[in-house]
This record gives sequence, C-alpha cells and structure tokens, in this order.
Amino acid sequence: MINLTIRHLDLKQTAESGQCFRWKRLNDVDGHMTYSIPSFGPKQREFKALTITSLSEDEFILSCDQREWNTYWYTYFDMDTDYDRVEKKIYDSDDRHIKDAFALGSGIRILKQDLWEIIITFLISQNNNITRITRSVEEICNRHGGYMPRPEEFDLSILDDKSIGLGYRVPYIEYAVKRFTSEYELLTELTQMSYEESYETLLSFTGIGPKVANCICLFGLHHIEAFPIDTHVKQLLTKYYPQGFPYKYYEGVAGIIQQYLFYYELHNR
DNA sequence: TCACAGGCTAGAG
DNA sequence: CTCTAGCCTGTG
Repeated sequence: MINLTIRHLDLKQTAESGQCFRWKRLNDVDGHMTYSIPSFGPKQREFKALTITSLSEDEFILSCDQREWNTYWYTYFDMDTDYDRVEKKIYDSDDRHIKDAFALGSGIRILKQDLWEIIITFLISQNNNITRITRSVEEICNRHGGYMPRPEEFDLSILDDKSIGLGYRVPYIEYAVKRFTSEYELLTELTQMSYEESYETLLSFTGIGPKVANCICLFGLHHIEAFPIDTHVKQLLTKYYPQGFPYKYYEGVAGIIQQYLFYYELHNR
C-alpha cells in the first residue's frame, strides 16, 4: 500500500470517459471512491490488479508497492504528460465551451493501456453502446482465464457464442487475431511508428476505420494529437464550432481536449 | 415499432 | 473521389 499525490486525476471522470472498459467501481471505503483496475498486457502475470481509493482531490491510496508503481502504474496513469500545460492552454484561450468542459472533466487522464487490448476493445466499440462493449470485453476475458488473451492465445471458436454479443464484428476480430499472430512483430512495430504511419497501418485492417484507428492511436499508442470523431463529437462540433474547430491552437494535445469535450457532451445534457 | 449506440464495408455514381 | 444502405443486438 502506498499513498500518493496525483494531480489531474479523478477516478470517476477517467472511468466514465469512455477509454477503459474494465475498471470496476468497488464499495466506497470510509466514504471514499474505490476502483479496481486490472493489469494490462503481457505484464499482467507479473503484477496484480490495482485497487485505488481517492482520499481527496489529488490524494490516493494504491494497493501496489513503490516498485510496482515505478515500473508499471506510473506509466499507466500517464504521469509524464504535463496536464498543467494543457490547463494553461485552455485558461489562456477564449473558448467558453472548452473552459466549461474542462471545469467538469479536468480529472481525466489519457491512460496508457495495452495496445492489443485497446485494438480488440475498439473494434467491438463501433456502432455499439458502452454496456454491451463492457460485457463483450468481459466475456472474452472470462473465457480466457480472466484476462485479454494475446493474439496467439486467442480462442477464435468462442467468438460466435451469442452470449458474447459481438454480432457482425466477429470477422473483424478474427482478422486482427490472425494477422497479429502471423505478423508477430507488428504490435511492437506499431509502437515505434509516427502517428500518421500507425494510423495508416491500422486502416489496412478490416473493421478499423478512421474513428477506431484514432481511438487506438490515442488510447493504445498514446498519440495525444489523435482526435477521434464519433457521433457525439461530430454533433458537438457542428453545434459549437460551425466555422471549424481550432485544431491548430491545440496542436499536439488535441486528444486530451477531445476527452474533455466528449465527457462534457455525455454528462451535461 | 423504431431509433440509436464512441462506425465500417462494399458497391454505386 | 464521395455517398450511403445495411449490418448484430440490446435498450428505451
């Protein structure tokens, strides 16, 4: 157990920002919000799930020790990104809508999640709702011992099971599993590419279009400049930015802004 | 019944 | 190149 000060982190906001689908809200501890976060990626056999409790706005208790924090969760919570800089950019602007969005969701951080899990999750996310996405991901994990199987471990025979509820997305997942199994270096190669290169590579997968590719770039590859446009963001852009969104002003951090806007759109109507 | 959910593919124009 | 019908399925 360790106590930490983490600025710009709100567990509820991050959990409901639509980037992670396996956080679990546990019973409050002494009135404080607690989440269980499964460990992601190949390191998941090394580290246990994390339990994190928020004590105050920026104070937390974590179930891991200092070494696990340093080697894994520090990166996961994106501690190297300067959110103060983003805050200042918003503060210095005259964009009332983004200021309001930030006021509501300033505790959202862009998590550094496992690339492979993000690919599967956002293949499932298309034309889908959060409840069903969460259930599908959970069902896949449950059938593989409680974690997201690596491509070479993935049991494709389970995909047609109606209780997983993948629908027409089954062939998309099959394609990804097969391709990442045969091109076994591609996951690593993706992490070494530029945003543009990885985006184009992802588009070559069946079932991955512009929106899903950008989500994978933002949440799986941590390309903060990626700006996924889904139905909600599309609506919001035409509603509040009829003469165009100021991408230039937010160059390099547009993905974080997108998260504030998305969260605000869903939690303030 | 019908629209909608963090869209994409395939086919037509 | 752009445009869009149809798609699995659960929910309100």
